[in-house]
Amino acid sequence: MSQQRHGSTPGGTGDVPAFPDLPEATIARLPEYLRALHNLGEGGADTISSEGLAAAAGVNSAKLRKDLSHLGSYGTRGVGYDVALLIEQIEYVLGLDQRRAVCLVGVGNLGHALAGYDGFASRGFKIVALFDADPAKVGERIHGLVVRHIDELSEVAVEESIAIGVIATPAGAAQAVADELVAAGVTSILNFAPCVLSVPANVDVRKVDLAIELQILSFHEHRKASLTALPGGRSATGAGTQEAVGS
Amino acid sequence: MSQQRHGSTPGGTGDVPAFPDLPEATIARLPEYLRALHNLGEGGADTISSEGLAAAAGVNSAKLRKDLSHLGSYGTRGVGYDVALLIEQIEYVLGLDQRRAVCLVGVGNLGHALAGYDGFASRGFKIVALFDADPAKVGERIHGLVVRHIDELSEVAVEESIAIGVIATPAGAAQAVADELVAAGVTSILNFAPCVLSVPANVDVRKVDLAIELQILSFHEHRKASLTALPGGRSATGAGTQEAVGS
DNA sequence: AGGCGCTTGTGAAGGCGTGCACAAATCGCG
DNA sequence: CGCGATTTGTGCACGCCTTCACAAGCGCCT
Repeated sequence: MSQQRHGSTPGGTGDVPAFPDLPEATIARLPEYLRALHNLGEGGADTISSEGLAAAAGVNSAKLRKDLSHLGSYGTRGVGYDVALLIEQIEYVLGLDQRRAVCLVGVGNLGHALAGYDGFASRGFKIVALFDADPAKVGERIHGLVVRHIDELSEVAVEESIAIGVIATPAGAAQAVADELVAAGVTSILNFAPCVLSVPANVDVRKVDLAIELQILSFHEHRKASLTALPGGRSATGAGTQEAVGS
Repeated sequence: MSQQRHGSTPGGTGDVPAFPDLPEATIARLPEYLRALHNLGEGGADTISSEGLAAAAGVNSAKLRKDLSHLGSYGTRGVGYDVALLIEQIEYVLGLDQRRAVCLVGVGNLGHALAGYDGFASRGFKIVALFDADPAKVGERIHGLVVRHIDELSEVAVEESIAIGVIATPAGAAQAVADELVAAGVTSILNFAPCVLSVPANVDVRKVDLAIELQILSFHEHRKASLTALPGGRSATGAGTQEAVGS
């Protein structure tokens, strides 16, 4: 209902959208919908129902419909959603229609892998620069990119219009790196270092702590162990229904 | 208030606790508190106020107090929390007092890095086995572990009492690997592959998709760009207050 | 043309999580 | 011994998110 602004967005002549400020929870799920849609599209599907897409994305169908309704009315009742159109819309909302330059700081164990991670490039993100503080690593060539010293960060960031930075340094160096990224004009940071970062209010930080995920799983293991200690005693391997407990 | 079961847990003689089912949001924050506490403890702090610990963990102090109150009353009014006692309590609740064996499937780009990630070992998780389907990788030695073929998974999992598995394979192989992990008795899975997994109800799955995090940041970049297009026009680098926008 | 089945979009209700504000409790000091 | 400063633990209200249930809309078949 209400006013629709249908196919005026991606192919538009550059008008600014003014988002209907999506709920944060919805934003976090859009990439998952997008991935599912790409899979379905490659499978030859032309349209997809909310039920089908929800199953492919691992969520409730009602939740999916409400999420998509926040973007506007891009479905057809009785039919479903046009896969290509929906892909286009979500990519537009997420800002994926424009290539986004990313830099990565910290070419250690994890950073090395991130530099070559296929998932970034396939989703439209291009790592354009690698930095490290260790002189021994500067000059090293990783997946086609030469590691530069971190002192060059500011210069390169401006030159390449880098807005997103990834921190893969030890925790002790992360805050200093974040400060340098901010000073270089970066406004979004993905932090893999296990520490809290202080940044200005206009900078977004998302944190990924691999160890935390394992600790959460550990809790559930502990809980399950304390429960199975009471009733059966045996571990119920290969139980029955299928259910994923996501984030 | 209510009944307290104070220092009866970690040093106890093996009684099963029966958790007061913590809110999921609280569980997800406990590892962060734990990390902050370890930092404070190494800094020589004996006790810490909720205000101080909240700052170190990057959360609101009221939220922290409510979270900790769910574990029981381990603080002293007018003083704060005993750092060592709180560490012990949180580690107990998370089940970190017992070493947890972890296996990792998929020794590609990302898996290679995860195998050597320091953060796992330092938090009490020990990767005891690496698997891959590629015969060319079987036999390779990575950080002191030899890569084994995935067909050996079931045998090794039982032998080493592995309850947690990490999937770092391409998306296409992830579901098959998950099935094999479940069949081998694994009841917690950390999935790095960009796909939805179907598992029995008694198995917990947590998903980490690195590309999704970047896409969420991309949305905020897009939003910020469309906002700054209206008022000032210049990017307000180096604004003022410090604020982190976490997960 | 009309009706029927299917699917979207949404109003409303319920649950969960957050943050405020304050009472209860503890320590230190005079 | 009592008082004030300090800090925890929590009742309460608010807002966000999820879920149900259903009306509105669309296409197809007769």
